[in-house]
Amino acid sequence: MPFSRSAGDADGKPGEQGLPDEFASQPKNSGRRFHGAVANLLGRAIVSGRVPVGERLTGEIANAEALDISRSAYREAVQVLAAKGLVVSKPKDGTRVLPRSRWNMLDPMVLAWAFAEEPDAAFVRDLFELRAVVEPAVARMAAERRTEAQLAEMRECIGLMGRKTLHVPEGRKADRRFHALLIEASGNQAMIPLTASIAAAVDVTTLLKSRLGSGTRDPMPDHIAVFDAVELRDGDGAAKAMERLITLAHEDTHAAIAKS
Amino acid sequence: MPFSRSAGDADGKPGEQGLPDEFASQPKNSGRRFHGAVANLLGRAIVSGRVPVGERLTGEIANAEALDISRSAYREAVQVLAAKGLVVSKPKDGTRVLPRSRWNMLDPMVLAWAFAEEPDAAFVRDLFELRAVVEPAVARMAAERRTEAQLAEMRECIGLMGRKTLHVPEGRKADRRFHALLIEASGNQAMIPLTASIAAAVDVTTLLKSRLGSGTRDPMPDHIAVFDAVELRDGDGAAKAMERLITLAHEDTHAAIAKS
DNA sequence: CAATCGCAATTGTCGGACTAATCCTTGCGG
DNA sequence: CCGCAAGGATTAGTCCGACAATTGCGATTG
Repeated sequence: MPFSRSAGDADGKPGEQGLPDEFASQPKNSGRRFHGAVANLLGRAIVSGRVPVGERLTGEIANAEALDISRSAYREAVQVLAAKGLVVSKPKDGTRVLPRSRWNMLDPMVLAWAFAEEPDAAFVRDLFELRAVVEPAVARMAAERRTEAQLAEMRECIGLMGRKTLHVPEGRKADRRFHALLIEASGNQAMIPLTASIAAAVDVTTLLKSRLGSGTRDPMPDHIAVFDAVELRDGDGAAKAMERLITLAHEDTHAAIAKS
Repeated sequence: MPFSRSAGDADGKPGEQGLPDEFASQPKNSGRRFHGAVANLLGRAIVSGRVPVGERLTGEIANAEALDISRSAYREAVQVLAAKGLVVSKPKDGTRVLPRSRWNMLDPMVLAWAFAEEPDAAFVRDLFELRAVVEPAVARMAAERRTEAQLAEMRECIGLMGRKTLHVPEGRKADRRFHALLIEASGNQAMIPLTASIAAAVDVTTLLKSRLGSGTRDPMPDHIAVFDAVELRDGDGAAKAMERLITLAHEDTHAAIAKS
């Protein structure tokens, strides 16, 4: 058994929109919510590759016993994994880990599991490629369709980022919120599920940059440029500024990864 | 109870990559796989809006009884919905339908549920906006990174589409497969989960066009143009051709929606 | 009137038995 | 010797009935 659910596994509870980063805000889930915790455990084990693709997670009774939960709770956990495309269950064959191409890598929980361990450089690159494609267009739409309320909250985020810096959790949270607001303001319902993946990329960048300390460039000017363009309803300007922002973040992030 | 699971609900079994379209290929699942069927039932009821946002799906025992399944199976179905962001369960409060912004609209099953009933024009527009942003970039990457094997399969799809036309299931399948292959060939793991949403948009287009019959333009020339550019490793050409393809599909689709 | 307490509704968990599907072996017949 | 069919064994899927934990809300009390 590559698992174990002794105390202190720190449920993780992603799903909101935050990724582990601020995983401190656990209300008081002192117990009795096992299938979620177990789903996290198994999810991490699979996404990290500790359980190889094609492997059989076989023996519901035995596994549930090993994790010290009932078979029902174990099954509910597996259903969650199946719903996210990580595994599939068939009678007699057991539940097998599906190939990565079937995984829903944009799901908030899957992303959290992917970044729970050391981030994979190739996947980070893919995520930035996605950002580079999507976010400039999102910024353009946001500039053209944003409401005053959305703009006001964006201003607040920018202010917070400037005052708090990205070295403290509140600053990072404001950063994530700013990018999420742009997606909201784009008014495109199909874009909303991409929020989590963009937040993940944002977090990786700030995390690695603050870990390395110096030698990285300041992302604030570009953020401000995006905001200004959105305020002026300048779609082209917002797209261009966002493009610069992402290019810079991408370069710095990979420089940081290379060094570590 | 707005539900019922008498025979003939036709499980639906999405998840592969196909959307309902060819929902005929049900092997022999004559019974005994309830939680999946019930998840489809509830999912459709929620996504279609028959169960309004904020509503309480309360009373696991009663609901399970009404659906004529055990509480365990019902709970597993609800876990699936929760994993896709449709509902959340809390003791004493019941399981409530979350706001649409929390739904994972890119999940294959959620998409299938969204298109199981009459498609919502606003969401179709959002989907095409997403395609317009993502797919030209995907085509560019595919042109630059494709393998020979991928190219060969693309050629096969194009040939099939030409011979079979989009009026028969095989032709539509080839169409979906072609777009999926482009994503695969892009070599970007983060793009793969977008396959289902693109397939959904593709299906809506072909479905509506074939329903209306005449007055729509032929998408084959643009498909061929994309393929030729990918063959020549011409990134710019592939992106441009894909852009034309999507613009045309978008226009024709909305013309068809407006007429119906 | 406000703060606290307790109740009851509802999900979460348990375990243990039975059902259905399916792979694999074994044996039969050609 | 080979093909095919029957049966066994393995594993997920379902069901049942009970108990535990959580928590919103009303009742009670200062």
